[in-house]
Amino acid sequence: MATPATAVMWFRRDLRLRDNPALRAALSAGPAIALFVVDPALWGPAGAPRRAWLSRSLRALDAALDGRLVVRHGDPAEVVPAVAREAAAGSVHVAADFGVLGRRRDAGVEEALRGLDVPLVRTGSPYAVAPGTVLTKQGEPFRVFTPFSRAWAREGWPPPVHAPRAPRWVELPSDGVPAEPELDGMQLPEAGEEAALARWRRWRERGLGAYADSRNRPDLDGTSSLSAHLKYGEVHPRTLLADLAKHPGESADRFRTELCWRDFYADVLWHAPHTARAPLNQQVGAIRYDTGPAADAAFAAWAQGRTGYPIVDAGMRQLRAVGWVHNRVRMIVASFLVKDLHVDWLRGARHFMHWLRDGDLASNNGGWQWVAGTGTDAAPYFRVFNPVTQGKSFDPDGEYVRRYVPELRGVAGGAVHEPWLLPGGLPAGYPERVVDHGEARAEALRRYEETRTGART
DNA sequence: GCCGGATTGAT
DNA sequence: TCAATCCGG
Repeated sequence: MATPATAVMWFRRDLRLRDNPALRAALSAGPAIALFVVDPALWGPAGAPRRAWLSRSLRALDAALDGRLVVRHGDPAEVVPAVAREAAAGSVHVAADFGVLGRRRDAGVEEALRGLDVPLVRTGSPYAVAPGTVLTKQGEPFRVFTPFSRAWAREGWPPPVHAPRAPRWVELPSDGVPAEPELDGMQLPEAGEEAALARWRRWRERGLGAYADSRNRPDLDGTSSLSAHLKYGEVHPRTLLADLAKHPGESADRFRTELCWRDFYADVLWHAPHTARAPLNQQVGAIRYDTGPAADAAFAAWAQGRTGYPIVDAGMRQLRAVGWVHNRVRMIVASFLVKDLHVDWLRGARHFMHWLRDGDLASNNGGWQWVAGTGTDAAPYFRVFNPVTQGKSFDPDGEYVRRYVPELRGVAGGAVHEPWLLPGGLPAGYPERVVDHGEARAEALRRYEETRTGART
């Protein structure tokens, strides 16, 4: 009888050893090679924050594997079959990728492996419920979140899986984990599975109970901050959902809903991959956006956090300082770019993808299109966020603004949200408002009205 | 074809 | 209150 074939576990966005069905499948098939392929097509476009996170997460995974992670550089369609041949593997195991590029890449790898008579085995996905699974009674994809979330909860998800007790690993030469890029002062939290689980444990004990109330407060540690850990699969949402079931209550329901949003936007992108660059709602997407030097200057002011609106500037500076922004503030700054500065949402979405450590195409585009009114909301065009009232409501004492906007640190309390009203005038170095919100809002509503009537005024 | 309902808003 | 569409059962 022949010796059992080895199996390749090809890690991608699932950089963990616990609750990993694909890993379990690989280790059940035979002694396994832990492989990660640094694909120039993904590494190239990623900004420094995500490259740094990936590099650190790979280092953590390699340590958890006692240095047996095999890192190779190149096109997966060439590298994966080469490793399979090198290891005389009988199968290659992955978690299914439902992304726009990932599914095309996997089809290519599958085809190349077919020449070696080696199957690409997909087990599980990065989601509680895989994209394409939840459908309406007519068999169509959902276009509205709430009915999706009900069907999603009915569909349900399996419990976490345990890895085999005594995993057997095969070692191969490795190119080594790619070097971290220069972060230029950006501070990232610790990456990797242990850090993800530690953060979850800590926040579950101290933060989850107040989540229903504090989740909208960027000045507090009110959210889980797990987005980057989820993006790289350092923890699976199924693990979190299983824990949430032990903490019944309104806060757990809210947090479960946020995990559902992640699945929903992945589902939307799966059914409509063109919305990676194009509006889901083409009629609203045809709105007039500003272009040219004035729009470029407005965009630059926004990107640098120098719009003169404190909550907007704090958000944009938080992005550059830590590669992450509280979701309430993401909505505020996105609304400001699209509806106050009249700049195309796609420009803002790309800026976010460059700087976010958790940059995920489906969630990012879903959020931006929602704000722009081109997404999955039904009647959104008249909804324009007021940066002052939003700031006063969700950063009532101004602590969030002062944390990220040093020029305003001398201003006490909520007055920081309207520095133009200060008796002593604008604090030194803080910019004048680039637009008048009232006028900009009226202009946005005029343009949205045009998209409804087809009129040009 | 009818009807309940819609994440996070603003004046 | 506004002003409003269109999803999904």
